[in-house]
Amino acid sequence: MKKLTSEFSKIKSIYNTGKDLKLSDFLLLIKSAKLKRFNKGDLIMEAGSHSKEVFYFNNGLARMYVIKENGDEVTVGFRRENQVIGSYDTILFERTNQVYIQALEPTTTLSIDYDTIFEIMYKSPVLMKNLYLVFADLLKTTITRLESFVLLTPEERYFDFVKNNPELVKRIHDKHLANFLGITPVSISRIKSRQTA
Amino acid sequence: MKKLTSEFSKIKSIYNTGKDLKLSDFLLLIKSAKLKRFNKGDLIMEAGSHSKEVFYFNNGLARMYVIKENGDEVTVGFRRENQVIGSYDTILFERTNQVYIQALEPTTTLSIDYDTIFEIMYKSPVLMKNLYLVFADLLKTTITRLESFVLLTPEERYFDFVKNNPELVKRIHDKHLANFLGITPVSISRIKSRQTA
DNA sequence: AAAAAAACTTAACAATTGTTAAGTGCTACA
DNA sequence: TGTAGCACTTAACAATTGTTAAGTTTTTTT
Repeated sequence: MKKLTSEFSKIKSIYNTGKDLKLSDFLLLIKSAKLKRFNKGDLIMEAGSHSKEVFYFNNGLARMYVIKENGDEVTVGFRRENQVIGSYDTILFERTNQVYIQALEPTTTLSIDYDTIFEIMYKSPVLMKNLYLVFADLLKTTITRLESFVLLTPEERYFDFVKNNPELVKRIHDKHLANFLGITPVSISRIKSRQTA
Repeated sequence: MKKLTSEFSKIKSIYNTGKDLKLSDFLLLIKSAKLKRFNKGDLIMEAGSHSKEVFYFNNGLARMYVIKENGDEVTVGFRRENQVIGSYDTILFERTNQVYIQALEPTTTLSIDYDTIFEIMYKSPVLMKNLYLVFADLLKTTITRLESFVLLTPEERYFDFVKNNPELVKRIHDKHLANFLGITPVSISRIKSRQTA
């Protein structure tokens, strides 16, 4: 029972549901929740899928990437411990998922199908409000990132990222950071050497 | 009464509320709705404001822009007839608005305070779902725009925009389009001349 | 511990963009 | 109608980035 309670509070914290989640609904969530472990390099999710699985990161780190028509991999985001990830394509756009999620460190996740979450949230305005807040927050992040592309040069974008994510920078490869910032690894190297000079 | 009914259906279409909006709530919305007219060049909203006014464009066209520290204006978006706009800063980020909205054509809007909208939506899960869908849609748009920055070169971004917004391109200045795409007006000129050559 | 693989740096060149400035053309207002 | 202002184009130059490739360092695997 102690374990259940701890899981309950974890679920609550994931979805910011406060005390508006009924125990019966919680049990429904828990019943469908899956604990998964991934090694470094493992794919957590692949393109082509229609899964609406939502992952909560207990620990670890992963990158999201897409593969362009020319075969290039482009990293489009990072997720680390205590963060949540799902496929925008399947959940929001209702189309085939195009994003790969790859563990960059040993990672454990707790996952629940989005439809299950939505079904439960949908019963209560308070829970719907919380789901809405999750999206509002995601929107914030996306707008902020977009602004960095519109307003900053590649070099400024790099320093901005390093300044705002000092701990994350240490855990990821320049290669992945580079195309997350829309530039090449070679260019990152040059930016760094220009700085020290 | 005919006028009220038409306003009612308009409000419904704005917020995709379907038939879940009660007449009493509708009256509350209508009571606070304001019709405004703007001439070309007029500011619809200014930086520094804390207003959570949400504008529906009956007709016309406007651009959103911010002013950078160095004084440069940067166009960050366009809105035209049948579209909705509000301040991300005040509504989402809960901070002072930094975005100017300027009419580029004679424009009429219908506006309602966001808190009023939320108050009414919040009563019903169905309405909350619809509000959530508005955000989901906004998120889609933002993600798509972000992808164009991450995956495309400035030149590709320009042609992509022209292809997807052929009618809008005719109504806006290259100058505004340029910094919306994160490039300079001079560069747009060159891209165009390269194409014809 | 050695070999292989991957990440990072550096260099050279081509291409694009930014910047500044001059010139052309259009629009709007007096 | 003509003048002023604004938008757009073109040109020249500097700076940055992309690309390719070679060399170095680090990490991983055998």
